[in-house]
Amino acid sequence: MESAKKLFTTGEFADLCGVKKQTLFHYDDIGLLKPEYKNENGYRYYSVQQAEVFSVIEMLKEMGMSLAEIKDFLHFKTPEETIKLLTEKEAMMKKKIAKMQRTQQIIRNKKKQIEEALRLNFDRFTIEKMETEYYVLSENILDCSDKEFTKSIMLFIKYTKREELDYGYPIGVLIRQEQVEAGDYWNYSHFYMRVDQSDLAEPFIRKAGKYVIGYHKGSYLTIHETYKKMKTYLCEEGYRICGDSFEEYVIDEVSVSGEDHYVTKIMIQVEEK
Amino acid sequence: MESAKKLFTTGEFADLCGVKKQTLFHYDDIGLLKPEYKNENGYRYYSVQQAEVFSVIEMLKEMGMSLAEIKDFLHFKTPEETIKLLTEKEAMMKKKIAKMQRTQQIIRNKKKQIEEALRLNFDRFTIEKMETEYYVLSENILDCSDKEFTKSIMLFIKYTKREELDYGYPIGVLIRQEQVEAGDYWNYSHFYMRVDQSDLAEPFIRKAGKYVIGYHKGSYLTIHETYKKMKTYLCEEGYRICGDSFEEYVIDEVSVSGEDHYVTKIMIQVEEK
DNA sequence: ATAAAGTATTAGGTTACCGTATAGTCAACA
DNA sequence: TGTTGACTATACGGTAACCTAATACTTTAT
Repeated sequence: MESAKKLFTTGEFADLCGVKKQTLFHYDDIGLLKPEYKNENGYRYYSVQQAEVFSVIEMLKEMGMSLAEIKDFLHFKTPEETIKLLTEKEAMMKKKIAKMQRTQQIIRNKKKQIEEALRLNFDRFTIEKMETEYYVLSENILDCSDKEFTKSIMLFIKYTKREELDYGYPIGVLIRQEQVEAGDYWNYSHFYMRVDQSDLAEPFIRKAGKYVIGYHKGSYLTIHETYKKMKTYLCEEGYRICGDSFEEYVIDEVSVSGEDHYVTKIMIQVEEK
Repeated sequence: MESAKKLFTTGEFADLCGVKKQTLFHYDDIGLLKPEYKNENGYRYYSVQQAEVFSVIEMLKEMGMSLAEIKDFLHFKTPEETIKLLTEKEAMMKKKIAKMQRTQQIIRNKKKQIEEALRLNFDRFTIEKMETEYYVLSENILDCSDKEFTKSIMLFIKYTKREELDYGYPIGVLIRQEQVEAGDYWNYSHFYMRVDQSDLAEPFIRKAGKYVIGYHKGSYLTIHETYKKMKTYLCEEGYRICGDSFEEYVIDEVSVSGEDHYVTKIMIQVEEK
């Protein structure tokens, strides 16, 4: 094997490890990685074996251990302890990778959403055939007070976080057909979030069928105007509403600044008269 | 959609986002996420939309962006810019996942190595049939000076890092049959590292065949003793050396402290006399 | 012998927060 | 209406894991 007597200066060793000298000074200071040998003038000299140790330190650091924890481990190490720690970290790694893959999925979905929004003609309504989609719903919030509303959305968001149901789809609101017909557009019945079918035992199902799709630009306070136009459009085209309304922000604070640029997508199931 | 007029206090919002209030104070201070509204007494109030923004901030943070960079991005954001950034981050994410999977592989290999070492009987030599293995070699270091030796191992380690060939297998040294026979055990001809066959166009191949396998415990300075015993063993068993010697630390500074506990594995191809 | 290149130490700065102390505010119940 | 208890804000200090810069010394190469 490599000779222990062939040593590296701090600069060489730093280069070898791909870090700055300061990092090595720091590790020396805190006693994490002391040079094999220090001459009478305080010059540090490192061995090749220490490069191996350094790479282990880097690995453990990457896995979220603090330098103090790593130091503790390296101090009390035995082969058995090492295996135990590695087993632990291997499992952690698996979780982390899964989390990153989820984040990747979230990015993809968010991107798709914005790309779709960019391609839109906001001024036109369309009738489209839509496939079945699966949602998770919040508790009922019909006729609730501001306070209950705030609490409900909080619970719902925390629930989707806890259950890891958030894949980057927007939070939507469901407005019952009754409220839509009565023009009571701000009286939501539930919050919802789209999920994959497999994610839930009993998801809420938005039925496949024909939907009228429209986009509202600006504050939710003026959304009644869009609903009004939508109703006129349906009348002209010979359709009638036959289900609840689904509203989602497709462009919100995340990609633009200011309510005036928000875009809300409205989807309502319809049938021919 | 959710009403902008239903606001959260700092505490509620912090709870919703799963962070401490201090974090929100900090984000307010640096202008990263200012509350939608501040009352005359300085009380902060956040909107639901800001929860979405917060989760984007968290995501970008997770992907290694500093708060300053995130602030810049959020300030100049347009849907097009957002897509550009997300595309960038998606690619980065892919790389990161690949890196973590490699780290996972390194952990598995290191674990396997230590586990194997724990099951060993260091005092016995064995003759074993070994499969072909693939190695990457350093430049020739036969008869080189200490300085050249240090430089070579440095280059070799940096090379394996750069080319991402390090999968947690130890660095080994190759000693030519000639040197082994002459008892010149510290005159190595190359460093090597095991790789997967697929990793290299032209890997060095360690031939399949019968190998004598022995373990040396302690400093490399006393390794000649083990070689001597090994030669005696081969004589008794009716074998003779017919290839170079491969040495690897199977237990080193990473899992024990002090040279005395190091274990070196020695493998030499042999044939029956 | 001297200059260039490298090294150590010290002191202060950085980021993204966390903890604690002090003082002010809100909301709800009596 | 007053008071209590839970909440809020600000300020100041501290933390980890470094980085930068300044200064002074050492090594090495010529």
